[in-house]
Amino acid sequence: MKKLPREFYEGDTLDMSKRLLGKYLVHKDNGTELMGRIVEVEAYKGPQDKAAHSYNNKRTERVEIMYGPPGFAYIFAIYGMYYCMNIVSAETGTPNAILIRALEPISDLNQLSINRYNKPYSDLNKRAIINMTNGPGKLCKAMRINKSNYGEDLCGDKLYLVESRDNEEIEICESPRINIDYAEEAIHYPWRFFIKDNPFISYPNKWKC
DNA sequence: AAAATGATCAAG
DNA sequence: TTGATCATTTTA
Repeated sequence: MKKLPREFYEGDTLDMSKRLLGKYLVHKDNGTELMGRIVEVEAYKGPQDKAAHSYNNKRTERVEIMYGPPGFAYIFAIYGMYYCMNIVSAETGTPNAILIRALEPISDLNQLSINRYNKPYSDLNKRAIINMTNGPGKLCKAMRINKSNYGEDLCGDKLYLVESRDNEEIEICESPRINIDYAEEAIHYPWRFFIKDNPFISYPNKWKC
């Protein structure tokens, strides 16, 4: 499995969002390898995008990493108890990032389950399996991604992406983004992308492809 | 439908 | 310093 190079993260953020689908996110954590397949993302294009934390080139300590080169992790805390993981995109100086909204759990399934629910995978019912990583906060919990991963270089050995399976055909759907009611005209931008019919996306019944 | 929960931000 | 907000999840 080939780790994605820096060039993968460069260029147009919407293009990259679609490129991300089907790739594998890997977290080497405590001697275990945690892995999930990316099935849903959202693009945030700072300067022009009222939904983005970096809208209008807003520059705070939290978003600082978005102003650096692409291919780094932007992690933020939300609602007191959850984390969300984004991948910095575009080029240095352009504060764009892509939120990872859902994963298909791949491995180590038992460790993912323990991280998420504190019980073994074999104890999970069908519903718990579906709910394991089908949201941005859920997947961070299962993958043990938190503030300590802020600013991680995805071209390093700790947190990174690997290539999709060869010859894989996926159909990409798009929709407006989730939970950005404050974003005025940006509410309607179709910048959420997901793999058609994948069972692990969030809100599977809300938008048809 | 609504609570839980605390980091982050902008105002003052 | 403080009060409001929030790219969510859970439970009911």
